[in-house]
Amino acid sequence: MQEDRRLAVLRAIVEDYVSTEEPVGSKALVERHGLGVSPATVRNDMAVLEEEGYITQPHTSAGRVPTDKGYRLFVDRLSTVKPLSGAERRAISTFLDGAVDLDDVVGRSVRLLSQLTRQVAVVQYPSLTRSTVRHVELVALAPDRLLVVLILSTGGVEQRLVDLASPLSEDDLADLRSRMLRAAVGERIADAVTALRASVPERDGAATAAVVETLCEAMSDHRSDDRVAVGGAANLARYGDSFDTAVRPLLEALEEHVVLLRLLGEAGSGGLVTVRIGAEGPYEELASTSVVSTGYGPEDASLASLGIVGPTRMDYPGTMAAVRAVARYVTRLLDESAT
Amino acid sequence: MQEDRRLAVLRAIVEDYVSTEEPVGSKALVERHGLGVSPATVRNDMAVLEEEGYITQPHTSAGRVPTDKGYRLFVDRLSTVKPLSGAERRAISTFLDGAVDLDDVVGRSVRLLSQLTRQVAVVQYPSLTRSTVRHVELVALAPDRLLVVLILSTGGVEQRLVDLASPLSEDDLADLRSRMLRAAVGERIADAVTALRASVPERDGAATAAVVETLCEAMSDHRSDDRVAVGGAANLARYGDSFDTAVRPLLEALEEHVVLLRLLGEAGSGGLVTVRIGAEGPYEELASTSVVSTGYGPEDASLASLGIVGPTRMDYPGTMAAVRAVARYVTRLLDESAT
DNA sequence: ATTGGCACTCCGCGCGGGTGAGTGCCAGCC
DNA sequence: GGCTGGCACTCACCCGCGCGGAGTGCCAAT
Repeated sequence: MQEDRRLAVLRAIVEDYVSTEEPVGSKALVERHGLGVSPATVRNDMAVLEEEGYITQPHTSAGRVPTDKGYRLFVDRLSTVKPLSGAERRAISTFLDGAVDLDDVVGRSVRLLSQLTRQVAVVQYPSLTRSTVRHVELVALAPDRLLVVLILSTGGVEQRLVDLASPLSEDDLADLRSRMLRAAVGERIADAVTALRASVPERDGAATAAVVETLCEAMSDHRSDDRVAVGGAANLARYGDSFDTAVRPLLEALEEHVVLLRLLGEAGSGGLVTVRIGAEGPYEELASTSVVSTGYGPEDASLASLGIVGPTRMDYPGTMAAVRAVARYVTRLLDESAT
Repeated sequence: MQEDRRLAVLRAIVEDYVSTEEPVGSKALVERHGLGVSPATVRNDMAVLEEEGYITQPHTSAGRVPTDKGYRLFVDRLSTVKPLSGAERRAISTFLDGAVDLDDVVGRSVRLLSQLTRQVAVVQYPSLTRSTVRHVELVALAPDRLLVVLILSTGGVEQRLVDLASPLSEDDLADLRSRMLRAAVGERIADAVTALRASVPERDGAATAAVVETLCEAMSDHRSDDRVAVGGAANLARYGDSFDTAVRPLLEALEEHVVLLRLLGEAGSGGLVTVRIGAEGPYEELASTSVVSTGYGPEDASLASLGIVGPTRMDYPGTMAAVRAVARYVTRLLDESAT
């Protein structure tokens, strides 16, 4: 079946090109991979593959290079999952197990991911929709000045200053505090917001309303936390060629966290790893970079994304395996710490 | 006086080389700067300057380029302070005034600084030795599990989980809380630590000791907060040449925050801006980069450093002015918010 | 359908001469 | 003594050239 062999040829081209970084020719191809045919046959296949848009030659009569479309086919149908080595698995657990809080988990993940893949890693902080309110505290700094502290089950803390129009007495304060605790503690953020708003009777003064409002605001802020962590920018140095077309725009993108979030995109949940190749992404300037990402976080809702950004010419199977493994491990960590 | 003219020539060489990025020759020098002498005279001066080690020629019979020593002399004796433009001043205030908390101030500063100087900016988070304890809260999550929350005057929050060997009763807890509040609130961190330790009578159980110890730990952690923020890495793209010798090691350094802290070094306080040129710095790999930094923070103690990292070939007067201006403004901001 | 053979096409590289910017030095001048 | 104009010299850079080689496309043979 020539169709099968053509695909084998494409796979071989992708693999060779990724490892050698040079256009691959028919002769080298039959030598390095055990396809039992002659170079001439491979040349015919390559002609067809080129006509179909899977490969190109940078100059007439040079070797072939995969196109975005070629990589796409490779990723979708030709790549076999490359299991991580034992050392890599061990690295993941030892590296991540020492994490003490959410910031630390994210920080370690991003470093780990960039080292495993030797690419630029991006990890979105989990949006904490699932986190619950652990405690609310009101501290009177002055009769008309309150510090509102919100502590969440994930360990996150938000705090706000409230200047009151009219002072609150100690009793009022204690009352308000206990009402708020009753309404919010143990609830998810979204529920807590509605419960809190409902718990403030109309007759109460503007002061308590302001406090509640501030608290709700703090919750929403925390929820829409769309921060990202970036790591491994030094890996960009390996790009070598194509500085202006590839490295510069990527460096710029890495500082725009909004751009990064859009790059990570709506990540596939579960074990699904999303691969966006070259021009498939939302930014023209990043036409020669690919994004490998996935969602992570507790099962019932995919909370955040993590992934890597690299040249279209990358080791997709290995990268995908690393991204998936890290996402799984982090998810497990978060699940455990939530208990 | 030929000595004066020689220095004028050096200054002209530095200025020209910084702006054109090309070795500068005698003819171009007399044309662009109004030194009223002939190229031949300048050549003689250049020969002397070269002999003294202030300039070199990259190849025989090419123009001259300043050496590190040349830049040093330029910075120390030849550069005149270049005042910021009105637009730049305005940019600083509008950019920084919107900041809401410490994180935001640092984040904005680093972006502002990188845009003003078009270099990579580094801002160290203030170590909060001067900050005082605003509140301490103990939350019983379970009879034998406590959440300890520490809130500081700067708005920083630290929290720790404590697993108790033996459960604490509600009364014990309330007692402990009030004792701790009395001992710590309003104190500086260093004082609070000693006061807290003193406030725990020997007779108390291991449980309370553990709580106090955790709290003290949290304070120390917060104090030795040696985080840094980095921004403007995209400006590295302008390096163009010398990728491997300059950009790669710098990219690597930018991820090692410890390295960055050492680079910023013990910054001159007050209006003093420290300039470290090329090999003067502590890292060999960064021999072709300079660091312009200064301390910032409330007057009585220079709390943290900020600065920029860039090629030795940079606009020192402009950069130094920008660094100083930002440091001043940030200091003022912090002073105000501390009241 | 596959294969060996063959002519062809460019890329990359090393070579050589011409060009020009810049220097060093020297003799003359103030 | 210091400054200046003149002059020969030196390289880096650029351009064109020829060559070798890897790789291709096509064709005839199996």
